[in-house]
Amino acid sequence: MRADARRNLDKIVTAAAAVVAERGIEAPMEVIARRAGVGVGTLYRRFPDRNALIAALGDHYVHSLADALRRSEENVPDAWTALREHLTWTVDPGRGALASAMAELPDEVFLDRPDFARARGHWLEMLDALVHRAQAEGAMRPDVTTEEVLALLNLFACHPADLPAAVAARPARFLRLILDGLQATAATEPPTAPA
Amino acid sequence: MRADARRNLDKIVTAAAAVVAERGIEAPMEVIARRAGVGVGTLYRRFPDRNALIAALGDHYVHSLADALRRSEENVPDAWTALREHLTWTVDPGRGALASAMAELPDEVFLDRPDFARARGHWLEMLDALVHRAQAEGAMRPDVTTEEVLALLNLFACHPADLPAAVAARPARFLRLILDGLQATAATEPPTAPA
DNA sequence: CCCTAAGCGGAAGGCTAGATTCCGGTTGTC
DNA sequence: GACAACCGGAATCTAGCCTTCCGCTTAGGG
Repeated sequence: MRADARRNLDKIVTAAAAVVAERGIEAPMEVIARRAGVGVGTLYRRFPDRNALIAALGDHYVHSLADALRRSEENVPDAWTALREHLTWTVDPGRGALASAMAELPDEVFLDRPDFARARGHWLEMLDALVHRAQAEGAMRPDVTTEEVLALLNLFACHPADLPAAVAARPARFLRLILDGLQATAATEPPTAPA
Repeated sequence: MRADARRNLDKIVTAAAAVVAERGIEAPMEVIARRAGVGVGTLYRRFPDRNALIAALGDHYVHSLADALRRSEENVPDAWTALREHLTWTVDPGRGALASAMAELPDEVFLDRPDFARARGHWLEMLDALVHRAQAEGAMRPDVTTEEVLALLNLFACHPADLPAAVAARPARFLRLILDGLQATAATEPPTAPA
């Protein structure tokens, strides 16, 4: 592969991640190309269709998800805090709707990409384990399932353009509000200080 | 207005409310017409453009919102419970994305419809008062603004199709999870019983 | 330095989905 | 019974994207 071609490939992936984070998984191919400073033709030469591009992105993203989760678990002793830290990472602007993109992924994307599916499954398992641990440690209300936590997370993840402006502006703040409600008791840690 | 015309008008408004609740404010006109058992032509004769239809719906909805809020305040002594009851009403399936529709409303819709704007403002004021009262009563964390409560509510209100399936299936459950986090202390009322 | 194949950009063509118009055929109402 | 008000929905028009294609450019081996 020629040097300039590789350069462009990188630019495309970077741009695609950004655009998908901002506009969701259905962002027009042309917007991505333009953002990468490249013609649509170049984009299509590299990725025969949208799914190929999304899969490339997803592969990337899912791995960093798993890494981030592992990192949180290592740095933070208690499960609840680790969970909160990880979810906050997830919601970071710039990562934006990527999590959503992963959630929305049509099945076709996974066909012929077992590695991707596996990596995603791995992350889900780790998350599930963390939730259970947090509950076992008594830091998290026990009547909430991992699936529900994910659903709550995905609330942030509908098409970015449709998010309430306030939430889009300060996702971490709102995530925090929501997570506070998942604690076993607010007494353990009183709500963030009164204004 | 001929009797059959009036009948159709009613059918259209009813159908539109249902469809908008399900598919959001941008639901195709034809879907609405079909649901009303009417041709598109009839729809357009009655409402020259989408905004006219939405405004009619909004007018309706905003008044029932205000009524519902007033009712909650009357039936329930403490502000926090009243607030929770009202928000739950809002999120009821069948009302679905109507609240969202109201949130997304482009400004044009309000032009030449000062009554509508006023009614909407009135509801917002009542809600704000209720929030302040709940906080004064010590039942709600004081660092949360009414605007934030609305944003949280609107999280349910992005295009219904984009909602995480789990949330769409049990909106009240998720609203409850979120609202629990807004309480002053979980100690006041422990989280819903362990599974 | 030159030649050639790899690369490139973006105009052109095609498609889908939905908005809107229009008019021949119906149906209340007086 | 006559006529104006109403209907339904086919036909038309748009807008927004996807995807292909091809003439021009450029990296990089010889």
